[in-house]
Amino acid sequence: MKARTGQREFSVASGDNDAAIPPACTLCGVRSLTVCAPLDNAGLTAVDEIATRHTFEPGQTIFDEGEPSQHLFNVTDGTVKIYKLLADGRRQITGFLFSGDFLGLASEATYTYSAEAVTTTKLCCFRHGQLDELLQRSPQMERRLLAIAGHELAEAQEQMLLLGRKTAKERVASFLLLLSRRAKQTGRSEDPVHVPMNRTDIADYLGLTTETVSRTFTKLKLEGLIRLLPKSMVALADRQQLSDIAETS
Amino acid sequence: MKARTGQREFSVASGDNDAAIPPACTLCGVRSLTVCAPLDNAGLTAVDEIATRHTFEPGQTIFDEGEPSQHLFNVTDGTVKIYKLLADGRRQITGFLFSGDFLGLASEATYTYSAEAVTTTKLCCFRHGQLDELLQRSPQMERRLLAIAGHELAEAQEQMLLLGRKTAKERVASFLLLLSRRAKQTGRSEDPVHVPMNRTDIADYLGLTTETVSRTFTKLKLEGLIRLLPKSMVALADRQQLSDIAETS
DNA sequence: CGCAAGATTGACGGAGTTCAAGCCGAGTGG
DNA sequence: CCACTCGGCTTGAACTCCGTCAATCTTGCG
Repeated sequence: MKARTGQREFSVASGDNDAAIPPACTLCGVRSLTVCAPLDNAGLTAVDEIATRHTFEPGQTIFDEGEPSQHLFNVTDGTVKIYKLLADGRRQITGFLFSGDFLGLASEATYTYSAEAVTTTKLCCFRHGQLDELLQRSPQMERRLLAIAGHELAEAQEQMLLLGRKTAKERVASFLLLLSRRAKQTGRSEDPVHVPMNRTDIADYLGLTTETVSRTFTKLKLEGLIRLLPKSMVALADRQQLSDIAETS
Repeated sequence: MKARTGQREFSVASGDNDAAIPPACTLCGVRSLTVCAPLDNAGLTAVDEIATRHTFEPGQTIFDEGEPSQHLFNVTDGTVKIYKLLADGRRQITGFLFSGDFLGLASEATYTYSAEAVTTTKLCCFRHGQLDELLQRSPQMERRLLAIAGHELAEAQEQMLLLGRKTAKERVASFLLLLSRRAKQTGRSEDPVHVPMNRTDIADYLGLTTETVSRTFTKLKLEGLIRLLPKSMVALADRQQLSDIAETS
């Protein structure tokens, strides 16, 4: 169980393995957002030694529900979706992850959900045991992880409210505002907001069908609340009213 | 921020304050299930010194969303519901908590949801700062808390799948099996299972209306899958088929 | 330019909601 | 001991939002 530093043989699904790490964690653009935020130089070096970087292309599976959960991940670029399936194929996307998000927080022996790249995605990958050891030596990092878990729990509850009690229009408005908020957090455009996922993914996230999502977009457009731009961009023409719709009817 | 041991002035909402702690944590019946599980005697003593016990009657508020989150809790007896509201009164119950469950995991300055006693409930209460200090001295306890958070996250995702993609019948079947599983875990009857919450609470947990919940119970009864007994007990007459229904259509 | 995958739109149907009575059972008081 | 009451549960009937099925349109890309 000791961390053998320098060890780099590694394979996660079939992502590209660029074993050469040119600049190391000190240059990581999303560090301030991640679990690594509280680390000093020594800590970063330790992380750097156990981390490997992988790239996943759109649609590529990162892991599947039920698989042994050998790795944990940090999203350093791109968008990831996590989801659960029913036996007959019905799917619920339980979250979209963006730069800086932590992936794999579960503490079960096997993954309890599947993860797949939405856009080209870069991940920083840790073996479970090695990260555990690091956590034992860095209480701040563990504390940070606990805070992240708390945040995710709060977000999950917000999403339950959406799925259980909001109308289609409220769901779509909430979703667009969420995307905008996350874009801002990660330094991307918050107003003409980029919507990297397709209608099917949005539907499976919001507990709707693609048709309803599409109709709702159209309705919001006709009411002048949003504008659908090329390249999957959406302008939030009336942010205030969108907010009003999102929080309640 | 130092923990002043022995300090006991305390008030959480308006629960009874039985300041005299006769037996202390060593006699706590649910300890093995809680965040206190990994503690040795010294740790238990420390917990005992900062914990106060409170009792809440059915319907009594434990805390409200938006309030400063000064306390964290361990449920030692009874059932608690946590929920979020929309401005127009629509409610989503995001979870029911039973003996041994931890309440208040959020790490925000204010509670992000409300909590209310469903049955007569006993809570073990900690001031935020004091528990934090204890956690800093007990890495195992912090680790345990992280594991608990992970479990809750997995449960939340399961519930999102239910809310977003399951039919009314599947939701009710899932709910009964959940209650049964939790009853078993806490040493209560798992087959004629006690359903302590009313139809409105069940509806707000499952994203349905009371009428639909009632109709679905009736349907399951007519199909011979359950029997509705007096005193809010439900017999799971055909557990296998209930399971089949719960996991998918 | 032409194709294929995704997005939109339309028509229709159904699962679940809404509104409105009844029913049942536990607590209360005569 | 029993009628009364009140809240919660059940049942019925009509409606509605969203899902389903199917056709058309748009867009990105070779």
